[in-house]
Amino acid sequence: MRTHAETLTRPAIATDARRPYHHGRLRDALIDAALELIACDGLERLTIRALAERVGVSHAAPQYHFADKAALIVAVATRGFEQLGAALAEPVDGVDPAARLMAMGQTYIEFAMANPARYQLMFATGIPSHKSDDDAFCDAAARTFDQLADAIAELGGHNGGDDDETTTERVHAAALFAWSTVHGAIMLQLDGTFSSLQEEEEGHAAPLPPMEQMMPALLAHVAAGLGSDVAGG
Amino acid sequence: MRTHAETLTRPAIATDARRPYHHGRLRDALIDAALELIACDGLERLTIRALAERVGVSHAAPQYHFADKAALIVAVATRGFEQLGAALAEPVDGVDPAARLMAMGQTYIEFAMANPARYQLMFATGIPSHKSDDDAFCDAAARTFDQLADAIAELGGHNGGDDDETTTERVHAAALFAWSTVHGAIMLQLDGTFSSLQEEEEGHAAPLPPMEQMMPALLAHVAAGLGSDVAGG
DNA sequence: TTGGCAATCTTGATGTCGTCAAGTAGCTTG
DNA sequence: CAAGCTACTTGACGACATCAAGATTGCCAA
Repeated sequence: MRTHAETLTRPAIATDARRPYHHGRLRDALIDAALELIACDGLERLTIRALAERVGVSHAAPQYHFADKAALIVAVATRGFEQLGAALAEPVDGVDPAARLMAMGQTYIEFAMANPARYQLMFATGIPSHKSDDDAFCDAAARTFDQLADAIAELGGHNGGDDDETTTERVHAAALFAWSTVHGAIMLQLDGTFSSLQEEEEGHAAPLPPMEQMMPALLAHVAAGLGSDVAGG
Repeated sequence: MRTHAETLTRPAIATDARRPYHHGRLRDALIDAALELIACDGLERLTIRALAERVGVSHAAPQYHFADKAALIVAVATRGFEQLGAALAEPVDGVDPAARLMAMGQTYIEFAMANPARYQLMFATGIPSHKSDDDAFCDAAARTFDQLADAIAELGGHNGGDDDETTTERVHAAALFAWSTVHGAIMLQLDGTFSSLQEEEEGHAAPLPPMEQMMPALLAHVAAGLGSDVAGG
């Protein structure tokens, strides 16, 4: 392999004339640039041309690596799911399965709130078929879901063998429930709907507190919703 | 008021030369056209120019009624929330509060599945400030939330007076929980994430069933999550 | 009735965007 | 060293949102 250990970041070369004709790792560089760009300027500023300029290539260069903008978005979303999966996999040893699951929920929420544009991109609508047709994306999404399902399966006791079909179905349903609740609350926050509820009429007794303050109660409800089915069997 | 009862639909005049210079109700017509258009062609085809052509005005006419595209989207979303609120308000007499709440959930899900593009538009990201700055949108969204909160408050028994601050907060938290869960599941379905999970590796025991089949279990989890806090007080 | 004004709509232009087509540069293989 | 393929560039096109300036009409005061 060629020795360009510091080329991996391509620090200041960018528009420089010494820039080589062939980039070398343009595909990855575009994904990196997309993550940086949306973190700074938001999702609506994500433009193929802006990415090309940021990486230091012509506006049409990305076309060779991504069929269209939707494909690029799916690739960036895949990277996002991989990062999310890594965050969720961080060890939380020494706690019982229920606390482990709540910690996962906290980590998930923190990931979304720390990277709102990235989260929105991962769950962007308008390209559903592009997602389910992309193997890498399906793998990354499924891995995240499986992490959640595994954590929930642990709640039911670590019975080694009897994860028959019914148990699997119940775990999947419970995981979908937990994911949907947290995801839904995050989306209501990110899309502005929740903020709209806080602008209530003045006559109202208690306006809604910020989402952060409601998250503990939300997770408590999730725990209650899981308890009857998963823990009890 | 001027007598143009059949002008309300503007049936076939559209591009006709006899079309009057002043439309008369262009703003409402644009919103109607937007709802029709996205129902047919999806959200990505929603274009100011397409709306103008459909209504039979020039491409710049909508600018007088909507400052920009985001304002138009918020107006259409407001109409969507009003329709959703009307659907949720349909009487389900003769049933207990719990069944009433489950019926509301069913109605909500059916609304989203029957009008996916409309639902996506109502919860579109990328314009959060436009939403919370728009009074009509805030009203419509708050009304929907209040319908849900009222139905949940009924679960706690129809105690007339003791809805103190703590009770209100609990009801709000419970309503956010219920809404988040259903909304999250719908969004996972609409954005293609859920479909991606169904393309699991072959070695897996039970692939995920379609979302429709999982909805009853989801609502059951919601009911369980509500029970401990709301019913018990 | 009539002049004028403001609300409403049209035409034309601008800049940005995604995408396509054709050409070019530089590895890489023979 | 030549041929060919991959990766990139240049230039162009159509669609889009938005702006600017002009045209049309309803309405109200005189």
